Amino acid sequence: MSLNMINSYASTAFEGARGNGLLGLMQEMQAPALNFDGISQNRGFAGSGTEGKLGKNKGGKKIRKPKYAFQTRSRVDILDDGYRWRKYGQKAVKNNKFPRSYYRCTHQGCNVKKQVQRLTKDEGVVVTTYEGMHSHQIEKSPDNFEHILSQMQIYS
DNA sequence: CGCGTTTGACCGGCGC
DNA sequence: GCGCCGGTCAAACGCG
Repeated sequence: MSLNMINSYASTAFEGARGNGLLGLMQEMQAPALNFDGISQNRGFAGSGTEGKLGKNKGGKKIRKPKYAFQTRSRVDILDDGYRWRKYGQKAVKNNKFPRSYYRCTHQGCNVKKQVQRLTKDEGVVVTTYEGMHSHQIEKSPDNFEHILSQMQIYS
């Protein structure tokens, strides 16, 4: 996938998002829970994955798995955030005519996962869910990154 | 020639 | 105990 594929605009409905660079936005993303209006068809956002099981852990230790979601408005679901992703699966979702794509960061030792889903209700809405944190640097040049940011128009 | 996508099969969990 | 469901693996193919 080429990085230039990003089309002209993408609007992010993310509260607290400012023109501070997407990096800062990523940091803001660490809020535990995000609120959506239309997305809750799954059994909640506590999913499976990297560390710990969902729900309760024996011993009374509750480990919640960080899972951060973005709702973006874009014509294309390929939203390049600066990392290299390798697709490892694609599954159809119930109540949704569009399939969901599963991606994984290809960097060594980086187990960050990401999944992209499009809403049936609004074709233009794309939900991107990140899981885990990157321990390495972005492969892309930040300049290009900012350019991408400029393409994203924040509205709230 | 290397890497990423594709697609069906497989697996584990949960519900009935 | 069985079947469904969501998620992941893995082989093959295509592209740069």
